[in-house]
Amino acid sequence: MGITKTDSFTTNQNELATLFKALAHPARIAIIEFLLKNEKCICGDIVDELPLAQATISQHLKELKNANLIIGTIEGTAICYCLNQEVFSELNNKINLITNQLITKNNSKCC
Amino acid sequence: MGITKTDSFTTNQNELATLFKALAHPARIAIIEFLLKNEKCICGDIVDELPLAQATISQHLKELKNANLIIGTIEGTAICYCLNQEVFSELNNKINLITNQLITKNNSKCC
DNA sequence: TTTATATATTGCAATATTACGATTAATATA
DNA sequence: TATATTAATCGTAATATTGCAATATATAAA
Repeated sequence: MGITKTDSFTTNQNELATLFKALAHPARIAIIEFLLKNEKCICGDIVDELPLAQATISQHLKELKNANLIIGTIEGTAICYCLNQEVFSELNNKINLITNQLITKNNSKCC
Repeated sequence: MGITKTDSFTTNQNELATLFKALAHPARIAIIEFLLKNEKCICGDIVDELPLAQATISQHLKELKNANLIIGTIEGTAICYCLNQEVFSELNNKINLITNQLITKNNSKCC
């Protein structure tokens, strides 16, 4: 049906999937890399950097904001975006946990 | 247009986004967690575990396989799936890199 | 060989995503 | 106040994803 059966899964599973979904587009990865490299993080700079229309960039920024991966601060007529270290750290921890479990259990793997 | 402008981004950006996309569904997170917990990793067990039709599970497994996140081994009439430690480790490293960069640069953040 | 079991594939309907032009909203400046 | 600048929102077209019933495929067992 093209709709996800959210009710069938745990909150944790849904939240993790939502985070991954926000990261699941090369433009959004590019935005994150841009924000990593640049101290100044004005929205217009991202529009200049990427070959996408302003409306499209704005939409991608909105998704990153919804996932709480970035934070926007109004600076006069411009908006300054930056990465939310806390959420990236949490995501990092979760993936670390999975990977470490995987490495530890490696001996009992069946294929 | 609903199609991603893949050509506009680097190989690394596209590959990372593809990995995240494969992880961007609660059912696929649930499958990964199931494979983490269970030594036996028969496809049928996953179908019993999750409230989705067999065809749907099969589709999700296919996406995880395409992303190389899981490996399937034929065992008679059944198929034994397990997580691909190598790819999880690579993903873990990439996210570690981003997070560490973020923590280090924290002093120069603009918002 | 027939039958049962396990998984993949196909076809389709419902919904979501991506992209952009046009417009709107809000602030700064002349 | 009028105008320019910056970013968000709206509307729409094209494409992708999710989910399932039905069917196909492949192997094991009788």
